[in-house]
Amino acid sequence: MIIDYKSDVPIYEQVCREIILGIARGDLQRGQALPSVRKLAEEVGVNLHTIHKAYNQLKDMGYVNVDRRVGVTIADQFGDLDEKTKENFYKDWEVQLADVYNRGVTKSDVLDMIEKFYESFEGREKR
Amino acid sequence: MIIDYKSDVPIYEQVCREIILGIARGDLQRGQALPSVRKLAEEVGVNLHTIHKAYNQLKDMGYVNVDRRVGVTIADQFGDLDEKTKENFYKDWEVQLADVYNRGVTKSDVLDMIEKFYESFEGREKR
Amino acid sequence: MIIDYKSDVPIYEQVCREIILGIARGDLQRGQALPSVRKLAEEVGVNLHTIHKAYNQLKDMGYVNVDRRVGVTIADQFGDLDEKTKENFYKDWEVQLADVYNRGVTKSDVLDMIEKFYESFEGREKR
Amino acid sequence: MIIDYKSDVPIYEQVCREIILGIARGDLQRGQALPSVRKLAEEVGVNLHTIHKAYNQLKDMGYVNVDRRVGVTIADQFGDLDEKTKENFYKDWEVQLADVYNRGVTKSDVLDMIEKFYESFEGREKR
DNA sequence: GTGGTCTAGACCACC
DNA sequence: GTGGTCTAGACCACG
Repeated sequence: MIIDYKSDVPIYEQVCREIILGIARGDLQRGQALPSVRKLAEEVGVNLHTIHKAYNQLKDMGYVNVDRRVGVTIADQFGDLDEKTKENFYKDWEVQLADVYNRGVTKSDVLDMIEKFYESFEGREKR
Repeated sequence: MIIDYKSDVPIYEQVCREIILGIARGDLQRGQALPSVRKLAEEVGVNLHTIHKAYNQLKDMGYVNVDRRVGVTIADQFGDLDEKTKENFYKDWEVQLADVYNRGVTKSDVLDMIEKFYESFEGREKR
Repeated sequence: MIIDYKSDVPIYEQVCREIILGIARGDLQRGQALPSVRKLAEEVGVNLHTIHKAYNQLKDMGYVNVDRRVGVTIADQFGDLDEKTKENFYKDWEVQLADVYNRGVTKSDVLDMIEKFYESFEGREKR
Repeated sequence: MIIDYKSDVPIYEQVCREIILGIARGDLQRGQALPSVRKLAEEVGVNLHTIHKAYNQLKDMGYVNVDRRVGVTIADQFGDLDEKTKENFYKDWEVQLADVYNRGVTKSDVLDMIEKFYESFEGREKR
């Protein structure tokens, strides 16, 4: 797990992102156990609470289950995005696309990138 | 200008975004003067410092020129995104795409959205 | 017996609840023997201690008798709720009612639900 | 605000409950400002983080807005309970009702209590 | 062993 | 001033 400690993105948020990416890429499988809070905290070199917060956020997003017996595991199923959340995503992307558009990034650049990322996601067991 | 005060996105950042969107959509033209810090602050209902910070960030991004005599104006030319910044955008998008992919958004959903936004950007004077 | 391992409600507590529900519904009769700690632990797939704790709590609540010779049996009589415990229940419900009230659940919704549950409890031998 | 420090209910949870009750009773009005995290922490005599967690949970429930400019305020509108959450409430109540039913609380006792609480909630401006 | 809560104290960004 | 993040270290409940 790669963490940029001098980023303005909170560490717990970066941890979440890495796990979400790992899931999309198939590196992390449904039902798979994640390291314990303390283990990952040590591995990443941060405080226990920071990982705790990350796991908690992933729980709220429906990505992981927390079971006192076995720790934290990737959920078997995630549940589709509700419309409101999807709209929020799109709204954010609109601004970001506007920004890169203004500064010379063509539509085909963007489409190529989407294509590339979705390819790296496909090819694992479907939801 | 629409500001969401209960958003966790800083207000100055929201101001920037609105202006960037306005430029992409053609609502704001190159060379056009923006409201003075004071005026915009009053209009939006926020502190002077907040607008000042927004304008400053836009200057750093190359979007506006600040001239003490004529105030803040949209730049005539923006300068293409450097590779490093572009990579940062792509990296962010990768995580966000991973997230929506995990939660059931198909590639065609995303492509349609990109298409729609780029259409709303085209059809104004080119850079 | 249905246990939700990813719930934040302790497993022993869930076991208690299932048994209490079974009694109210008449599925479990007064004097009836419950499975041994060992058997139930195996059936539910949890640690011996967990079932032991559940049975112990039920004993403290007056729901079961524990006799080393004959195992655990449902008590013949439960004894009414003392005022203090009843007040605690009411206090909890007040908050929960406040919550659903705030979020649009009408009184008649609640009354219908109470009605329905009490119906599912009636129709068995009285205490 | 009354907090029971020796309760097994977490302090942050108790804080949430008090505020939810206050809203239902009309003691706290929509749009009203709540004490700052630090202020309330001092008032209640707990750590700043404990209150922070309480406010955060209320934010997730849609009860409050967090605005960096003015602190934390009661939301203007709460949004109705979704069906899934409502079912969870009912499921909990079923067990609790079973418990009090087993131990001699009659349906009319319960209905009276519901009636009494809903009366204490009504009589303020409607949602 | 696991996660959950709480404390104490620090620093930061935003306004 | 506000909330947000992070650290360090403690204690608890559950299994």
